Amino acid sequence: MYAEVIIPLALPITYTWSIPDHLLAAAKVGVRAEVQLRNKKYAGIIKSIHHQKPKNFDPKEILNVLDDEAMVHEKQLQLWQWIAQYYMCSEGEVMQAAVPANLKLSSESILIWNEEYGIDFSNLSDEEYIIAEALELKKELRLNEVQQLLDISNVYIVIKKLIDKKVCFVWEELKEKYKEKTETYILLHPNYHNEMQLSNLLNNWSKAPKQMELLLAYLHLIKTEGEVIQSSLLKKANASAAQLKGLIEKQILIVEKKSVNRIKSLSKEVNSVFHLSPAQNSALEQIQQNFLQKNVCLLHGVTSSGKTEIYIKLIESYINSGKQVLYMLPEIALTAQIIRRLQKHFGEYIGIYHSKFNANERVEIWNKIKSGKLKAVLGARSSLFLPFTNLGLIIVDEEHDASYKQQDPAPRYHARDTAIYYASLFDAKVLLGSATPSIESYFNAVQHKYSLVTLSERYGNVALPDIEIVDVKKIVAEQKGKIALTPQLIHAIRQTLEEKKQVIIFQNRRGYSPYMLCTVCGWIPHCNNCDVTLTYHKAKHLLTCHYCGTSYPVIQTCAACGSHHFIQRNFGTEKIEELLYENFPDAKIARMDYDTIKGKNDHDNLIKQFEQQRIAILVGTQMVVKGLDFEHVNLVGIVDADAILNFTDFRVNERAYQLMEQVSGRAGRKYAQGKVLIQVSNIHHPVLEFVKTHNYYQLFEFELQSRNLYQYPPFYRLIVIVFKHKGSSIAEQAATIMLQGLQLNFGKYISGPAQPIVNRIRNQYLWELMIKLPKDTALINLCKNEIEQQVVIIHSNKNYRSVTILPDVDPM
DNA sequence: AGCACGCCGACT
DNA sequence: GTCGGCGTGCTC
Repeated sequence: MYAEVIIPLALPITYTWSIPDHLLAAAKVGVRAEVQLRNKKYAGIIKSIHHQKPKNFDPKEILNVLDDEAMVHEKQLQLWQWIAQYYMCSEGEVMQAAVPANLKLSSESILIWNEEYGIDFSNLSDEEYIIAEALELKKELRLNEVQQLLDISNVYIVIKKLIDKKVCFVWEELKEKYKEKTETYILLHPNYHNEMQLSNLLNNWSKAPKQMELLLAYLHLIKTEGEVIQSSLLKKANASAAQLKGLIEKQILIVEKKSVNRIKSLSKEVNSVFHLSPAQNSALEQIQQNFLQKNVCLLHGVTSSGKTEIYIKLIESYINSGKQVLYMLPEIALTAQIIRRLQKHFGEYIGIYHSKFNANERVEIWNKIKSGKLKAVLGARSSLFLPFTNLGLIIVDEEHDASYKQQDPAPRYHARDTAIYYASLFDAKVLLGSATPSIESYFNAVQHKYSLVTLSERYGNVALPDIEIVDVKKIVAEQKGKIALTPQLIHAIRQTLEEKKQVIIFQNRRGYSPYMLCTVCGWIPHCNNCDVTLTYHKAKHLLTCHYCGTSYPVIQTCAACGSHHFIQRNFGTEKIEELLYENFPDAKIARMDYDTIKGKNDHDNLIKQFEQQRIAILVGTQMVVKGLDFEHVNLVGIVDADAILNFTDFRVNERAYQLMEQVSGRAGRKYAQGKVLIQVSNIHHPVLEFVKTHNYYQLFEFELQSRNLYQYPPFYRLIVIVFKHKGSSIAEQAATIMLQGLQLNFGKYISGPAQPIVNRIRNQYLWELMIKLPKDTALINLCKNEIEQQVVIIHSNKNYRSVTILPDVDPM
């Protein structure tokens, strides 16, 4: 018998090992198997078991089987396989992302002293001598210990020589990393469970008064809390471990180690019952009706329309019918606020899963989901990989959010699309929720692939905010220069503060000034690596590249003309904060951007302060829009809308609309109609029209029709070839051919070094078509042929990189 | 991912 | 003449 095993490495294919007779019973699909690859051992996962003896090689044997029951079930393996082919990576890479670190083991090399070598070190070099001496002493050395002893980059050569000279040999060790957490409990010895004997003991106590005190503290604790943990007992009694030891030696108390849960669950609150508004109720009914016909439903609900309550009711109904539910949110939106809210309702039925959890905690959630103990999970995109057994519903909240797409390490999956596929394996339902759906989900809804439910009424019937557009061009003419805070905005802020309400000022640029300009010749400092303008940060007094993060000292001398006259251009959040202080010296002002949010609690703290109205004006980048509920914000100012608008790319327009809608959604949520003030010079930009009327669908129709996207759907994964060669006209010809082949009329080209372009494509859904071709017509013909089949095979090595062209396979 | 092999430029 | 950089290829 043979087993195909997935190893958590980026290997292009899966390899096969043979199953020795004594492991035949234990080897099952989904269990972890210890296998040797080259000279390392790995814990891989058995993908399939079959009888066909491989033709071209002689398989090695599986060394061991590590689990009694499957660690991943077949639906997960199916999911991995789908991700691997859809997102063009290996199954090993998917495994890497899917399995908690502590469940995927790889071996550690240990050097073992060869006793027979003796103590003749005369034929060893200095470095070999150091290691041999240490080995003789300690008998065993780990690789990192060798590294420390030698302090050279390549220790393998030394080790290899030591092995050749038979000083030592190597042992590969696989170690289980997950450990149960144990807590030391203190119990009363059975001899004293009887009241009589206990009072006898206490009344006849002679020596060691401190021990008596400790015992009394114990008796008190056991009465009040039911069980006693060693650490809390010692703390409470203010006693030392030695005194406790005394009692244990006298056989009055005993110690017991028990494994405990790392994950503390809040108990369910009794009075968490609430009622839906009529609008929410009808939306819920529509969703349930739609699920009878279509498996995916898009819920478009304006901000503060109460989507979360609908989710809670839905989750409840699925849990009650015995199904599991996954509720996904983008990482950043998993704030304490939402977690608390859900735990209140579901108590220990709901688990949380995201990147801040450590490896052992993840294993515990993993196991609880697998055993079916956990009914619901609230998690970030990686929670898709949890081993659900009976999945009934996946909710993808903030469906449009770009952080559902994993960018950097492979698999570069999109959690929304992957969720739709995963759900289909269980015949489960998917609810996509958003106040600003992505254009592709909207498209799928109007094409009747998904059903659509709209919730356009705010909770409590508060009107949507009033939108005021301020023409910056006019102001510039009046003021003879660009200013960040127009008189209109200042007036509005003053009014809001007088009403004791709060203000959010949005500017999508951090730092003080987005670029410096030489007044003599117009030269602008750029980053040496990235060709991006450098932003001036006043607090740090540095110029920073916002693309790669490199900082430079502030440039005093122009590199082009040698002059020393620079001016700062435009405004970042830091500058706006300063301007606000000047205008409103008495107001409490805070800034929220990448620079002020360093620790992981900073974000939560700032939000809490704003919630409690200890801050009156919050200025920030797009960070201010993510999943927060503020009740007292009545004014939102968008300082520079031009910076997010554009005329050519509808993805940019989509993003601009989303940002403006999300920011303005913060205004006037609960008690009164809010106001949004947008400063812009392109006052006739079409997006503004739709922002004013809050009409998202109209914007999409406008975009889809004016760009003919109904014929050429917006989510084709355009395949792109990027070659290292620099600009050539042949590249453009080839691009044209490819575009014609795909019948696409909206491609555009970018040229430059390959890697940044590949990254850009990945970041933008493979949107534009870019080609850099060597001067080789055969390649162009190759592209042409493959385009006709709509597939271009990936070809990647250090010099040439290409990404494929294939139409987006529908995850359903 | 590792690790070996092989090719080429920089040193005793 | 050798050491070590990294480009390439292989692992059941």
